[in-house]
Amino acid sequence: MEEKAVKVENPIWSSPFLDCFPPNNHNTGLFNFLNDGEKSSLGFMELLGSQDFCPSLFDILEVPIASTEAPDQTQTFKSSEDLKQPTTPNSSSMSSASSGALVDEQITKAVEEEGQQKTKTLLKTKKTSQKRQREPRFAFITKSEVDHLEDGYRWRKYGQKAVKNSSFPRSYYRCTSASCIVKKRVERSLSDPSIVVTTYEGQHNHPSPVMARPSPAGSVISADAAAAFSLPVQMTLSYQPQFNSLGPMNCGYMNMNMTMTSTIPSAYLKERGLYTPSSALLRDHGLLQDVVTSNMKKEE
DNA sequence: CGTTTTTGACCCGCGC
DNA sequence: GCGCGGGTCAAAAACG
Repeated sequence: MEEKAVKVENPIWSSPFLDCFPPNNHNTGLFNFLNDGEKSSLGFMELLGSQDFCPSLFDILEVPIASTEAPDQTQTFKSSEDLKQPTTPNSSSMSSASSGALVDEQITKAVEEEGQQKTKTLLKTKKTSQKRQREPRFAFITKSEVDHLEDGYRWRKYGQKAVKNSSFPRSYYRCTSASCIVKKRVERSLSDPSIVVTTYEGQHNHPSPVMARPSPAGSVISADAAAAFSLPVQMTLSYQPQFNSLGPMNCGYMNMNMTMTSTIPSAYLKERGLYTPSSALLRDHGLLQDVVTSNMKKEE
């Protein structure tokens, strides 16, 4: 594989596109939040597969898109105004060319386009939904120079296809763990090639190989990492975490080239059981930076 | 030598 | 039935 420096600019973890849009939201790139795991058999974190011993930064960062199998899971739709909350207000390494409203506009545009495509697909699949059972899928939009982002799991590429009307191919990956059927698709946005759209399908049935190494602080690192990404609290309070299953990206961390600055209130982390005095120590000692940079080194 | 990537072939569903 | 597009398979190549 070609080795190149990993540089992820302005990660937009708060901006997944919807795998399907309900007919009444005008496809304006609205987020749906699975904030009620009781109504569906699979709650948000179950679908994503978080795990008690190792909450991932995605516990906080990721937002699910509606499952193609269960669009009814959509509980809440945020207005586009909500999308305009700054995702990384303190990030000093944010892409200078595309920050603030511009990024929001790009995201919304990408979400719109993706959503419209998905809607078409959904309409088709609804007709024949009885035939093919699909795993719940989640998509994440990331502004990144690299296609395949490190998420803590090991993936094996099993296919690549040219995307219609796009000069960028779509790559298909499978989790390398035996008996794990999780797949992911990686493609670049039509509207903005600098945006990578990663779609996860299925649930991991094993812990992350990356974070599995014994480390008393391991479960804190990713929590702190999440805090470090300066998430708007609004984006993080709308669902109930369920640390009881495995998932696509739990225990993972991303190789982001960004400033580690936390704006997550410690009270919130406490509430989620993520904040411990040691986490504060970790932050103070820059351990997170070590984790991230070590991973980045691996990629270099 | 085991693992991963590449890539053309193949399968399937859908629209015409 | 045919063509198209999405997704997967699998053999060969590349890699560590």
